[in-house]
Amino acid sequence: MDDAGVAVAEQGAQVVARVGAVLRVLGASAGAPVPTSRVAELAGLTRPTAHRLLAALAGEGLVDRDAAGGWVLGPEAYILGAVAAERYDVTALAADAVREIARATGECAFLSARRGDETVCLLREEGSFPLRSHVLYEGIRFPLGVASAGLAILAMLPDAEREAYLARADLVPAWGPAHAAEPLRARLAAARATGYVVNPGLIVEGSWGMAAAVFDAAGRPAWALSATGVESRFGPDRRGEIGRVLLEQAHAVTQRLRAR
Amino acid sequence: MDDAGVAVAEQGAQVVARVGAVLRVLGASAGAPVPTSRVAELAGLTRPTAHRLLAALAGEGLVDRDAAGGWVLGPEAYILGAVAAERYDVTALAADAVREIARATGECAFLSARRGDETVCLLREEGSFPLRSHVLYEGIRFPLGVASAGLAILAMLPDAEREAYLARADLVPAWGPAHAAEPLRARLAAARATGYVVNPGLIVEGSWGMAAAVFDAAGRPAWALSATGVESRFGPDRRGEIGRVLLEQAHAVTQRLRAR
DNA sequence: CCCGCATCGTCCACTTTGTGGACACCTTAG
DNA sequence: CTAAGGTGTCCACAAAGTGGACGATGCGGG
Repeated sequence: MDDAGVAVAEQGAQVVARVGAVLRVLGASAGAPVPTSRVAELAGLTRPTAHRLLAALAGEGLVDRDAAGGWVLGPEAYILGAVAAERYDVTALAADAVREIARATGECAFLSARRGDETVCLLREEGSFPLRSHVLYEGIRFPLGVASAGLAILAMLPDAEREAYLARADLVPAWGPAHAAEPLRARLAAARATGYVVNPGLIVEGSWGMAAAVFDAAGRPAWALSATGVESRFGPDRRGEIGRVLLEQAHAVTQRLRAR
Repeated sequence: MDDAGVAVAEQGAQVVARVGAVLRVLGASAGAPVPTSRVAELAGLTRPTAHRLLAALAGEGLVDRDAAGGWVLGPEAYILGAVAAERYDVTALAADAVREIARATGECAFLSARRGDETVCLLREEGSFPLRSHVLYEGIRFPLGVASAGLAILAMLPDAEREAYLARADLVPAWGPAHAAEPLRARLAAARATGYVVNPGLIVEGSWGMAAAVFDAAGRPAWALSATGVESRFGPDRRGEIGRVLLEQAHAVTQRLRAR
């Protein structure tokens, strides 16, 4: 998976696409410093190019280096984000829903947002149960259809949009045969039937997840609430209970968004 | 003031500098949509170039357009900022200080951060007094030395750094003769004597401001708390009282930062 | 209703700018 | 002391960005 990009760019500005890829790499590291060569690798660039872009971005304050020379997002990124938050922040409206899911289920709970063909994890709340999955953390990205949040959102998209995505995305090379179009379609259909989705350890063996979609004011699935934990905590009995909690909280957040 | 940039770039990546300028323009608009031609003007670019960059940035999700075609910062900017916030966010530590200043003085209170040769307003809290200054709002930028926050930070910089800035900055064309090096030095010296700075309506006639610097763990002035209002509320008597409140709160925030 | 006037989006020849293979350097590991 | 893996920099090459010019669009006034 050399270019984890959202596949856009087209004509006009190749550099901008590369800058976007670099920034996304740093964003997905959850604030941990990333060495130059790894940025290059993850962004699909040669090392000199990555280095030049990073140095230029550092001049703008969009990235910064820690003492060891690793790259992190910079103060300017924070400032821009603070302004953009007025328009896009949902964590304030969803924070207590995530907390309630963690409390009621004992598992780790998350809020993720759709971003193009990916989902991004925005909030994480630890559950009380001592065995916890650390597959998800703030900033990490998955393609739609991978991880329970992306499954929940994909399931609730209009049929045409969902099929268009399934046609252009090929998840098998990076995520294995369980993410081929057919088994995916089956999982999505099941999700539409119950309202919530179950990811039975498809990313990491034994790490299960469940999610329910949150809808924007236009009725489109734009976020998802999810819970993850070890397989033994997701037996048929508890699945119903966790699903109920997820749906309830997802509905509450959707209502709050509509009221805003 | 065609290029409000922080003056960096140098060799290596001209496009990155331009991207930075474009993003800064949108950040400084406080979330209000900016038309293409105005972005071009403020970023010092030709309109086709600005348009191409904006379109490419939109492809990355870093900018977005509202219904009327104006440009705003996009969802990706918010997401990156949320990750960067873990490292750079101070608003959580300073929010109650800003609130306390607004409460105790009745004026509008602000937190600003230093960003290179500029300050950026991060927090605004309305005061109770009905005549309020709207010169400052979240996202707006001023060069160091302009507006009370930038004066407070500049005053507390090490002598060599302050003089180097005064030597390279020329504030007179954009901000008038009151911002020439000499009167500025006098204001800064007065600020060092009292600990807080007074801006007697130098940006907008009749809009006064006062500020005190907040220091980072290394003892460098990196933020400022300020209050603004109409001239009549800044008589000699009240100046002492407002200055006291500002210093007290600035000290409290500095302590909290050190403890972090 | 029609005609300026102001914005906007797009095209394409020109050339500035970014590119990346190659090299030198530094630190750490064996 | 040498090998290995990381980093920063150079520069010939050409690909990519640039912006003047044009046509489309939308608004307001005559």
